[in-house]
Amino acid sequence: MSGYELARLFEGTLARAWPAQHPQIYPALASLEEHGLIHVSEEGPRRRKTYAITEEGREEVQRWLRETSPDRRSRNEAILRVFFLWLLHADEAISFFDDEIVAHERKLAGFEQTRADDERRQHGADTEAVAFAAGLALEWGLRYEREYIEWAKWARKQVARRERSSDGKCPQDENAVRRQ
Amino acid sequence: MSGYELARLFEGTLARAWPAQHPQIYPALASLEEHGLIHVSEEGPRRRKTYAITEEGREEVQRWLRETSPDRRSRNEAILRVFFLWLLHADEAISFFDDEIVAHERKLAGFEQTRADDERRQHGADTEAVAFAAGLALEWGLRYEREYIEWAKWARKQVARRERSSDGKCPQDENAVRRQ
DNA sequence: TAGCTACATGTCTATATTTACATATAGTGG
DNA sequence: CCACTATATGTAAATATAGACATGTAGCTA
Repeated sequence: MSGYELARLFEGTLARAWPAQHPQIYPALASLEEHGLIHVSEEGPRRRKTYAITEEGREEVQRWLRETSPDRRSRNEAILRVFFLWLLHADEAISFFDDEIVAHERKLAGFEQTRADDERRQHGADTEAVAFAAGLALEWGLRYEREYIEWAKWARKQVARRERSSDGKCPQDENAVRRQ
Repeated sequence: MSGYELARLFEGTLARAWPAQHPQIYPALASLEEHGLIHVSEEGPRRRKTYAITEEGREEVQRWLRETSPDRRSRNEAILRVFFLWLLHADEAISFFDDEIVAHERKLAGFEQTRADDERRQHGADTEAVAFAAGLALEWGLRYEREYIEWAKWARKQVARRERSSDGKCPQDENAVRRQ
């Protein structure tokens, strides 16, 4: 693939796993080529360079998979925000969750579209294994988005219920009292 | 809180949302203090400095919550690896998922412990809102881990089924054929 | 053929983050 | 009272990442 194609792949399929943009991709391709892990397999119009993996590159990927364990840390700014939600009024917290629901329903729809496209596509013996692995990752994306939406709806309800039970006394009011 | 306490908080409760370690935390505290968003509220043994948020700091957090939207990009190295799993033998792919299942079951158990501790704890009116918000985030952690484990078990089964149906012909063999 | 859009590739600067290095002390158990 | 552990705070260097800037072309349509 070319840098441009990779950038689009990262924007689409790989977005949930590893977001990377073109200012990272082009230097990375140069460095990989320098180390002999990829090579320019084709040059096209508009200075387009298509890269292909080398045998060493393929071995390096396998070494990475076999000899290192995944970094399981994860970052989720939306969840970080939830820790501070008590600094807002209940109605603001509710609209935070509404925004999350909308955004993730959109992502989910995108993944569902991808899956529908994938199912229609025919694979030869050579790409079938690749498509199979990508399908496993896609399934994770679908489940993640569905679960996130369920959670956000649940959380929204919790906030609304809490607001009703405290009878108009919103988190920030309590906070204002506490500060004195 | 002190830098040390914050580091432990990030290791525990905040780990799923925002992993940060002490070399980031100490300079960040210095910078926040410089900008008047926090101040040293107490000095203790071993050069311990306890910081507290200032009114400006609190306002800045609210501004962040109100005026910016969350960065919803996410990174998951394990899922990235799944895209390349077709480069391994089926039994290696299966043990990848086994490792994932074990690791995430451990994380899930940790979150469940946290929730059990939280439920036992009594909250005054001043910390109740904080605990409520943290509880929403914790619920996300629990759901995430449960869903991840379900997915990993499903994916493991898919790989095992595929291996049986291809009758010993593992992904790498196909690949070896393709390369010629 | 002019203008537009999508294609295509890069650099630069600032910031964020990780890993390794470096230091020191309070409290605890033997 | 000695050794150990957990507490506690930092810095330095390398790498990764984001956002802004910069450039140029192929192909299509009006």
